[in-house]
Amino acid sequence: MTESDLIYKIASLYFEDNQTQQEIANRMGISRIKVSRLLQQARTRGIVEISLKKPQGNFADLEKKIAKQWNIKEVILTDSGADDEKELLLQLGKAAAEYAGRVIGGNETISLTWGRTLSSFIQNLPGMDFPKLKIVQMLGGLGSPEADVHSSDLVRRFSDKTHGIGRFLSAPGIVTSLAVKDGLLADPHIGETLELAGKADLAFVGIGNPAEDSLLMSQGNLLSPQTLKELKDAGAVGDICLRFFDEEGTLVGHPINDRVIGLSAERIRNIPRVVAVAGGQVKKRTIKGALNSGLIDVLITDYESGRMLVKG
Amino acid sequence: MTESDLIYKIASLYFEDNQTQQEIANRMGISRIKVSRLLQQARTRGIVEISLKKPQGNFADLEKKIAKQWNIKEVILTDSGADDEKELLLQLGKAAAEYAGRVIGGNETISLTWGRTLSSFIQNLPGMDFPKLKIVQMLGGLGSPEADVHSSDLVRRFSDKTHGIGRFLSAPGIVTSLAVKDGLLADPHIGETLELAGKADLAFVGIGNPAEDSLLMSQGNLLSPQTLKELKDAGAVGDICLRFFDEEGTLVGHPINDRVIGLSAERIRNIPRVVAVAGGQVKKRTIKGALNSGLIDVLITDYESGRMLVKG
DNA sequence: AACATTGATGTACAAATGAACAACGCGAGC
DNA sequence: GCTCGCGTTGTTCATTTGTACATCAATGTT
Repeated sequence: MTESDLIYKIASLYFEDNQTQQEIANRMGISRIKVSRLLQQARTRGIVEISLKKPQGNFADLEKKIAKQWNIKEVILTDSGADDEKELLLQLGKAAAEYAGRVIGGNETISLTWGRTLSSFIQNLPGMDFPKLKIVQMLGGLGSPEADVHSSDLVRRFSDKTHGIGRFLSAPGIVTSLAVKDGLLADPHIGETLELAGKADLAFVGIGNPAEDSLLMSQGNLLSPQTLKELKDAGAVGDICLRFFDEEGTLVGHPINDRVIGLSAERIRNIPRVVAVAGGQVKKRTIKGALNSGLIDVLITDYESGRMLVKG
Repeated sequence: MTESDLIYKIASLYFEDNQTQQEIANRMGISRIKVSRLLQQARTRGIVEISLKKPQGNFADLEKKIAKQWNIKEVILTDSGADDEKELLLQLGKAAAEYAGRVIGGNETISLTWGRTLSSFIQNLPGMDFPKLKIVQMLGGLGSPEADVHSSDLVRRFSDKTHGIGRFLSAPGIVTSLAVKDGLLADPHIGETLELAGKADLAFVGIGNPAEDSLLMSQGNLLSPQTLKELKDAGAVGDICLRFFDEEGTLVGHPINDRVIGLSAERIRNIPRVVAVAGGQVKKRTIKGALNSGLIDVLITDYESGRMLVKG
């Protein structure tokens, strides 16, 4: 009986008969630690092989590859084949909602930004009954308050669905000057809400992109064309919570930073689980920048976008 | 993402990336215990499959089957294809020697019976240096003391090879009457040695069979043809340490039991690891009886004998 | 409607496992 | 012949894992 035979014997008892290493050791008359070491050898020698059967239409491998490459917690890719924007938004929203169902336990504090994707997310959120859940607006209001992409609207709908407590940021997202901003931050309500948002366990954020046709530009000139151009000239490819970054993920220095009422990039990074939901319409470079920025921990996007990320 | 997808993802992180369940739990935002349970599901659902690659010419499966069927610790089968008796003895001896090399640590007490198979075993025993090893004769001498199958000779050779301490039983294996036996057992030397033999950690024993051409009959009429016939009539198919059993493993009641100087069946059973080495010439029923008797913990035999055991 | 039952979940605990460490024997090389 | 390093072994300890138990919600039953 060669050593391989012994290893096989032990591997068989361990993996097929589910005996413990100690039991095998007693049976075979060797020490428990030796069994442990022989089992390790069984793997390195290829005597034992563990294979996984991937479920049909599953992107786990690509997801893992992206997650590894950017060292984030997880990537979730939605089914490709969403032809129109609407379908895509629906898929992303559902995926994000499902994810939320998985990670929300009931005692968390959750921060939200704004946008169409998050709106779809909340639309698809299953009903819950978590009275202790806190939902916090991490970015001031943008555009008309009636719009259902408005940050405060999202917070309200989220807390309605979950029966949680909503905390609103009664301030515009972009103000006209640093002085105004400082004034608003001095307001206890606003200051405390932002404080709370920064201490969230979880945040759902969209990824914006600085383009003429973006939501940011359409909703009543939140951003002047001039500012947009400056940002783009500075390399900005996207934003999270109105914190703009370039393709390398470096934050873009621009005076607008002083006019945004919302969580700072640093405090966003401190949130243990920042989930970015974005895809399709957002350019490849936008997502890449977001990944590079280190702002996000989980990325939910569509398969096509995922493919592009690792391709080039 | 279905539940299967999540399970696959987790299984992939666990088995391919060797992450701990806790790490996966943190990453995926679920509890550790849930990861554990999903991994169990991965097995039952067949998402993870563990397969063993059996080394060439390996009887592990049959060995395990026999070991299970008779609930003993281990079975070791030697290569078949031993045409002549000599070759078979050599193979059995080597296998037993290899086994001894595996289980002997150096501080054990080892008991021995006698026979050609054990002689071959000791012949093939690798040299060791275990000064604390104790080798004890568990059965009185049978046949001429010069013969190399004589129990005391085996003990001497074993202790020579291992540099251990030999304990000899200075008495014949079979005496003429119970009175003589009692007299001998009263001898402190003999009594203590048997005592020690019974406390052994390990015993190597042959399996005898009651036949006219057996060693037992050839060595100067140890057993009278009359006694042999009586034993066979009582159903005896074999013996270990001159304790005869029938095919069902039940010990045969016969006056000879009172004339044997050797460890009792009960005390043999108490030895945690009794290794029986026998094959080929011994009949199928003999080995079966030995297995049924509960006297042995490990069986070393040839492949053919092994096959016969499970066949019918 | 009250109640039992099932299934899912987390907690606390015990068992099982792996890793670091030290002791030892062995052989190569000086 | 001696020493140095390599590999092997067992011990101890911390980590990892599975199990038993309690809780709770959801569902069906009387």
